[in-house]
Amino acid sequence: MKGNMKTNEQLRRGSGNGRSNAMPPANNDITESPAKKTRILIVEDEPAMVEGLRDNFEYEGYEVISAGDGVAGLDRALADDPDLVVLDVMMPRMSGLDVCKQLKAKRPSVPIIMLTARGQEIDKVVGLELGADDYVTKPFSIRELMARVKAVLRRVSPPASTPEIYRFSDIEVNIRGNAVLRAGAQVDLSAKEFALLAYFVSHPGETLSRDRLLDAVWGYENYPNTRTVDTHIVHLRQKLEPNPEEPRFILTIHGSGYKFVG
Amino acid sequence: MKGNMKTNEQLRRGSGNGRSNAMPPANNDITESPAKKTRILIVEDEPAMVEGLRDNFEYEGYEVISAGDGVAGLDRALADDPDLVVLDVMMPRMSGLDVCKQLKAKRPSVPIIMLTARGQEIDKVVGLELGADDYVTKPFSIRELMARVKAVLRRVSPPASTPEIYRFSDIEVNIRGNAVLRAGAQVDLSAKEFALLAYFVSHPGETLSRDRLLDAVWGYENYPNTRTVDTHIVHLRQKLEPNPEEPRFILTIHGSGYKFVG
DNA sequence: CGCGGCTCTGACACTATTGCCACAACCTAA
DNA sequence: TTAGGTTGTGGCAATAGTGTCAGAGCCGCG
Repeated sequence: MKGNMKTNEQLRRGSGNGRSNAMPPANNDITESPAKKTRILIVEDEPAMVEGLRDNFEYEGYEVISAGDGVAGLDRALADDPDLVVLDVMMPRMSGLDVCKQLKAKRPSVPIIMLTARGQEIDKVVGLELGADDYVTKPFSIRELMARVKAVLRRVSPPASTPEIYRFSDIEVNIRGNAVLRAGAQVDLSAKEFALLAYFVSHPGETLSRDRLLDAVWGYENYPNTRTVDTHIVHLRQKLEPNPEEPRFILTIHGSGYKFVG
Repeated sequence: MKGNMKTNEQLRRGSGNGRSNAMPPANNDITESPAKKTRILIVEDEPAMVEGLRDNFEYEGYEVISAGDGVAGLDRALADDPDLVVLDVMMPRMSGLDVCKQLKAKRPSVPIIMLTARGQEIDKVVGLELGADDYVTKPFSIRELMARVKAVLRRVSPPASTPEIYRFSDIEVNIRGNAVLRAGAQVDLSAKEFALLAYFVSHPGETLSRDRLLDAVWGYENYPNTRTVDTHIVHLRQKLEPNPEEPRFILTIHGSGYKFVG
């Protein structure tokens, strides 16, 4: 049966336009440093299903790789280091359950979402015992799967180890609250400015090349011109430096990049 | 995002493989350490299911007792005084419905969550009419069950850790009472609006992405368009903000989401 | 049934943000 | 000191993200 997705979901994309809810590519988490595209591995033997999922995930800004059976899936998972695996339970060569078990044994940290057919109740529990992070029963709605994927990724990524608030001089950067105070007063930063600042303050004293900043803050997909970095640096300095002409926090390292000093 | 995904979850589980079914972090309530473990009674005839549930509940720190049929379940419930009962509907010797009815007659205060097979919609209603506090349809997600268990327990027991009432400006949000007062006057909010507001006020100062709000307030099953969030935000602002065009409580964080500030 | 509220959705207009460019100012190494 | 690469900046056009609204389903209630 190879679970069919609900039809209305299909429509959403077929119609070309319909970008009504195109969120920024899934990797909009400011907290994490490398804004590299999130890679999803789909292990599923039904090509139509793979294609459907691929379309949807790519539409949401994920990178997708796939494998058509359990053995291949396991190999792929070990070789290509995906950020999350969507794993069908029923597959040729090796059951999703076994793949899950073996994969979790070797890569305990990779999140796995299982696709199970209805009626496989026990499999579900077992699936979770085996280390899967969540599962969805076929036929499922793409939205539900997407929601669970996002939730799992969100749950997995912020390791809570990153300090909540950074302080230097009279400035306070609140990562979770997306807020910056300067001398107690709220400073308005745009999303990019904030992300850039967050990256700086979490790498104090380190000289960061423009390329590295682009990797970390902009991500690999849309890779703007390095001059863009400068522009944003300017804005940050204007908003944060006591004297923007003579920066004290975000220093220029001529020929190398920028360095933040607390 | 991949270097740091070694979560404490993985480390925490001592035994066996990594079972990453820890609850979503949404659950950031300050969990008080109970002197006595919360005791869950599972009444279910399928041993594999019992074991799956037992593992998961124990992993979450609950004490688990079980019974394999309705009669035994009722006895057990009366004898061992559990804090919550998870009750399958379909069982030998005595149906879960009867167990529920009889148990509620004798111990009105013990919370019961029913497990029903899909398609037993009627049973659901009946189950609730019979006095059950909640139900989950099989096949269900462990996580969903866990969430409901926690919700029911929270609802039933003195909440202590989570404030019951939040106040800001001239507004008062009574979580349990499902009521909002503004300048002393009752404000009518729809269910979704209230749930959204409740989530906001319990996460003050934190920037919440639309996805996160959807997870928390809408859940995974029906995952609407992100624009839906905006619509509800609008309604909330209209009902709560002194000047909805210039929000003071529910702020827009352009590119990131919304933030509630008390 | 029909009504009225609640949700969800897809337009649409509007605003904030971003990326990029040109040019000036600046550095550094011969 | 000078030439040649680097960086700072202001402004503009293109985009992405939001606010808003009207209308379609749904559902419960007479």
